[in-house]
Amino acid sequence: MSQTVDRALSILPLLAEGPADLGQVADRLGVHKSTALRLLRTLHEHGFVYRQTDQRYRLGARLFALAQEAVENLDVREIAHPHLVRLNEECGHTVHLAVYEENEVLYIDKVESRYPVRMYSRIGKPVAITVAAVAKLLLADLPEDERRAVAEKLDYPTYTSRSTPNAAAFLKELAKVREQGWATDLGGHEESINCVAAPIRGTDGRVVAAMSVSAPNVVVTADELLTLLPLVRRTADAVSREYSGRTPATPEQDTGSTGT
Amino acid sequence: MSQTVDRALSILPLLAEGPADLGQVADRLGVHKSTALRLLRTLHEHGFVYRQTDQRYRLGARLFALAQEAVENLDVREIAHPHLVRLNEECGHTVHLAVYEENEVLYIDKVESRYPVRMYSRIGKPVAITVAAVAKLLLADLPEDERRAVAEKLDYPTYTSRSTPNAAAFLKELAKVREQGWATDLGGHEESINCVAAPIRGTDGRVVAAMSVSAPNVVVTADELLTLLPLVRRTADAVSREYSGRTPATPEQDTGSTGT
DNA sequence: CAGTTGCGTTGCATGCTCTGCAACACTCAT
DNA sequence: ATGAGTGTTGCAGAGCATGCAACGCAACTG
Repeated sequence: MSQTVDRALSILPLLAEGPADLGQVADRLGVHKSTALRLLRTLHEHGFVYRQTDQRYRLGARLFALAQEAVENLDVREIAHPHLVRLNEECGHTVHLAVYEENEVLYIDKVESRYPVRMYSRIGKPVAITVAAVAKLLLADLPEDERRAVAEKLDYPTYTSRSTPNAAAFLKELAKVREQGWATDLGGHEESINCVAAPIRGTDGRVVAAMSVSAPNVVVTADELLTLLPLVRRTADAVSREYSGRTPATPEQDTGSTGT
Repeated sequence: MSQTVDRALSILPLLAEGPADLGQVADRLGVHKSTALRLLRTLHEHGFVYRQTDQRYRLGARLFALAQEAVENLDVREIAHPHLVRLNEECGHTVHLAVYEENEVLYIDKVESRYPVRMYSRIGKPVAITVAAVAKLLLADLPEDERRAVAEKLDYPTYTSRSTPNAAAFLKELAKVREQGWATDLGGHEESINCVAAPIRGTDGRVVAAMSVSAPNVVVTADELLTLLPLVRRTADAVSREYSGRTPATPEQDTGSTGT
């Protein structure tokens, strides 16, 4: 819609592949060197690109700062975080929080047993959308037509023999997940890793996020992990209540409606 | 330099503070709504902003993905090299930079000693992992289970009488290194060569590389070499800061912990 | 229910601002 | 020294962004 901005923004993914000099940037953009220079300068002033000592351009620190701020400003994340920590303390395994956005599912928080807090580096990484338990929950809640559109547009990489093979199988799985209100990934992404997940819902009942517990086979079997399901669901429900109620300082004590 | 791009980029920090609707964005930019709309659309096409269900704009997923890629492409060596050179100029000894990768520790950079007697090492060559100071730092930062797995899998060649004899001794040493934040190798690899090392850490605090100063006994005693420790640590910290994204032009902030 | 207010959206004419060119400055290697 | 390869600057022309005003739409409100 805006040519200049369009070109400027196209520089960033280009630099994400690795440092590049002025000529390379100009070539890949299909513009004159001087044009590329102006764009890079503007990006530089805003800290989005950084000029290293050999004069080549790199992505700048501002990007990290922004990504970090953005992640910290997510309401769900803020509300959910203490719950994730508590869940981690109770079961000891890795706990993830993820949201859906524009055909992607992203981890926005993570608690590992050995790294108590902030592993920002991994947060923000797109999830293996066709197999991850959290992805199933988030996609299963999309409107029917959109869900099908997305499912048909996806690639279905064969991570393992248990990976979702195609759109049909995926849609069937999503229907099941939608029905039962929770999801699993049993070795679909990495052979030895299992995962159970539960949805976090907003006031209108729509799934705004999903949380999961992951553990390798060598620690607990899939069956043992499944015994954690009630705990995961209770935690997710607690987050849902707090998120819907908007009562950050007033923990609600009411109903233990663990649902079906 | 480029007005349009300048305005578009100004939107991002603005959205980092929290979601905003079209009117707010236009106001804060000082432009007409329609102008803000075009800019936001362009940002949206590139995935830098996301439109939530209430039509307000948020920072988008692409930012996270970019930040993620940028982190992975950060070239430690490129950033560290000038620091290594300076360190070498100040102390005169051989300076190494090493990273851990797939059960191996590799030298990825080296600045030769100015003294005639040099130790043998080669960039890209695996380090004597059970004794080298840099290896201790890199392994000490691994997750506990992985650390133990690696330690148990290793061979413990007796290079000298002071070489690490077995996995138990190695793990004990790693614990100590992890605790104190630096490491030494006093004649563990070659009888007459000593070595002090300090870690380089990324934004998340994990050790991404380690650097060391090595010198033979005939030039300086082990005790003399140890007096260089503060200098090595300061240098490593400087690299960590720059690697983490702080601009190198930033006015110096006193670490205060400088002995001599 | 009609009127009203507030929002996002669209087409269009104006002219600002971005563009490509060409010449210059600079470093490095021959 | 001379050349090739960079990054940089000034300039004129026009492409493209801009603001305006009108429209569609939803949510309030009397």
